[in-house]
Amino acid sequence: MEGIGHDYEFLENMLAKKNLKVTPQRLQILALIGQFGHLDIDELYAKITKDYPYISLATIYKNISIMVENDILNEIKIAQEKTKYELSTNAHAHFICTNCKKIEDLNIDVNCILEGFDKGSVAYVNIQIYGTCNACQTKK
Amino acid sequence: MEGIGHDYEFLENMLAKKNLKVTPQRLQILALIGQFGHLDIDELYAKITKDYPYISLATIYKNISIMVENDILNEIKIAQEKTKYELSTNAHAHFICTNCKKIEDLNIDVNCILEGFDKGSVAYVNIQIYGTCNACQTKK
DNA sequence: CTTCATGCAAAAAATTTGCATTTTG
DNA sequence: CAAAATGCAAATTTTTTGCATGAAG
Repeated sequence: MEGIGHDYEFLENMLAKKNLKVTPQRLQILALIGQFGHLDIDELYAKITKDYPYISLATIYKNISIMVENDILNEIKIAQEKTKYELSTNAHAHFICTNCKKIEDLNIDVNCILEGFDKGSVAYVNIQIYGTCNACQTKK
Repeated sequence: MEGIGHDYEFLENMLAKKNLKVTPQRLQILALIGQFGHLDIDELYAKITKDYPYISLATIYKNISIMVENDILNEIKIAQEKTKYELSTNAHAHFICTNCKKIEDLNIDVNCILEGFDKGSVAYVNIQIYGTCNACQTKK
């Protein structure tokens, strides 16, 4: 529930359910994103090459792309920063500290926003709160 | 108030207030974004070169960047699509139709989300609702 | 007349593609 | 085995930079 440390069986299932082949590269990608919560392509590449030095950047791009299409990963685009990815099983609202760049997950109830919404059918709501985190504020 | 057709004096003021020089290129950029609501770099370049064929893409990049830093423009990053820009005077929540890609502005009260928020001080709240718009739904 | 913006070309960064080889189901 | 994934190198796309020239305050 904290998004940390899913076992491999769980990750294999995410792939199998979508008829995607289970490869060590894919499991590694999912395991790292699961462990760290949100990673961008470069962070992922840096971490993954530590355990798996021969993975290709192209493979990471291809897999991120196919997993986003299959709703296994969720793309988080952040103003002024690189796109990050999280497991869609723990899709959250996010608080982004514009000072230290830390991202915190928020459990926000979106219903108050959707009340009376009539522009169409809703698939997904993305909420990002930008500001200065408590730690950064006390430092100043 | 509808973000359409600001006069040049208004746009000049946005720049002057930030001590940015008023140039025809900058006014053109702001006028087009004001008129269309949200544009990405390529859309902007395509539109701007119609009236102003010799503007350089580098100039657009430099200006977008400096205007975002100065809070004149607001960056809207959208999953699976190119980053768009709007005048920050009409920053909105957005409904994005994943079918026809249309972006609709929403006037949403964010207070219900911020109630009890205690992770830090809030500068800006970004809300994006993804789904299928009414027009696309009836077509199917 | 000083500071800043523009435009060009070149460089750098980010992403995508084709294809031979290997792995998975 | 057939279908799909990998890894490499090359191609493409996107964004940034340096610098000479021109415009704004």
